Amino acid sequence: MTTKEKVLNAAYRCFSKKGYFGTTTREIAHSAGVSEVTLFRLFGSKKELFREVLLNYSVIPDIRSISVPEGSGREVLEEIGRKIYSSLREKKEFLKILLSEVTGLTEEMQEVYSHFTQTLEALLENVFSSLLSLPEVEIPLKVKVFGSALFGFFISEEIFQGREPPQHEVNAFIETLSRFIYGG
Amino acid sequence: MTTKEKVLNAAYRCFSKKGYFGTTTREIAHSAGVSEVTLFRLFGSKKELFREVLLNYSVIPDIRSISVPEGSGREVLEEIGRKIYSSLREKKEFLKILLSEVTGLTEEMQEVYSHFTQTLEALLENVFSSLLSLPEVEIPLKVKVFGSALFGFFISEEIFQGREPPQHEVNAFIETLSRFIYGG
DNA sequence: CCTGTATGTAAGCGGTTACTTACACAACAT
DNA sequence: ATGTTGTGTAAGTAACCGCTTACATACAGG
Repeated sequence: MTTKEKVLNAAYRCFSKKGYFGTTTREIAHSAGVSEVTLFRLFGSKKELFREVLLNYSVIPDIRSISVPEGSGREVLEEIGRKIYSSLREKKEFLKILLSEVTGLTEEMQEVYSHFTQTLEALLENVFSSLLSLPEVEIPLKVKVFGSALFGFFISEEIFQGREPPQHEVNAFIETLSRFIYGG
Repeated sequence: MTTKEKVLNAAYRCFSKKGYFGTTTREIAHSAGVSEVTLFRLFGSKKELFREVLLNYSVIPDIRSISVPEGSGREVLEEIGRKIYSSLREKKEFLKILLSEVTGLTEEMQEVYSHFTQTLEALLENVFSSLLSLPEVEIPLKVKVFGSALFGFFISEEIFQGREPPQHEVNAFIETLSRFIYGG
């Protein structure tokens, strides 16, 4: 691991534990095992380091790379749901950082939020339109219900309550949700 | 409005715009039109002021005071959904503060999060059990799906994307969600 | 008129923060 | 051997933060 990667990783952990203003550059440097001077030589400023952390650990590529499995039926929907949820969990620290910056609302952050929402909805639209033979006018609503429920469940359980529900509990939620939306 | 209320209100606005660490006591005092000394005389410390803001502007009492209307059927579910959503919107700044503090996770905040989740789920459990004659084992899952979808939709639209969807859009979402869960 | 209560102004204190400068050292490539 | 590159240490800067002290002022009640 290069020095730059060490610092990025330490910053990722610190920002997710204390937020941007709550984290000091001393802290990051010490946590990375490098000197503070090195940090500034590599990244120029705290803000720039923060930007690079967001780029490096974003959940967006993970969601974008989710492939829609062949087949039709509720199982496909459930599988996508599980994949999305496990992506969110894998990048939980990134999402914590995102949530911790909802105050402030710089255009830069606003763009990250929109990008995230759009990526998630694009994936789901893809799934639903390849899956259902229904009046298409319903698809956007199904997308919103499915995406919102998944996202809301994740935030409520994993972030607000700080627990990681066992797999069968997550699966039960996703199965129920899929059944409601897909029917059957 | 008493001086204390002026300070509380200013602090509420500042914290929701910049988060706890991003807000300075000078800023709050100036925004309230009082001197910084007065702020410290009234609240003792920044942390104590923050606590009082959370108590004073919490959305929890709003949710707790939502009454379950008489009648049965999907309309009741929709009505509850609309009431919850409008409570969330009315206390959007409070929820922003909550989200901005997910990093850190002091026991104090943890308790607020749990309390919020529990209050919401208690209300919904009340609604579902008075509404449906279904196998009760399904109720907790319905509660989670309904609550998560509502909450996720709110965060995604109002907080992440910073928009206030027009009433008919919110209603359409809630109507669809209720139909999926209640059937019919 | 006096006294208590609430607020303001001015000044500052000790600590912290992001960031910089100057210099030394080690590894490595030419 | 020499120069380049990457890192460390030491020291410090200017600004800012939460919070305090000391003192003045305004006003209401008895």
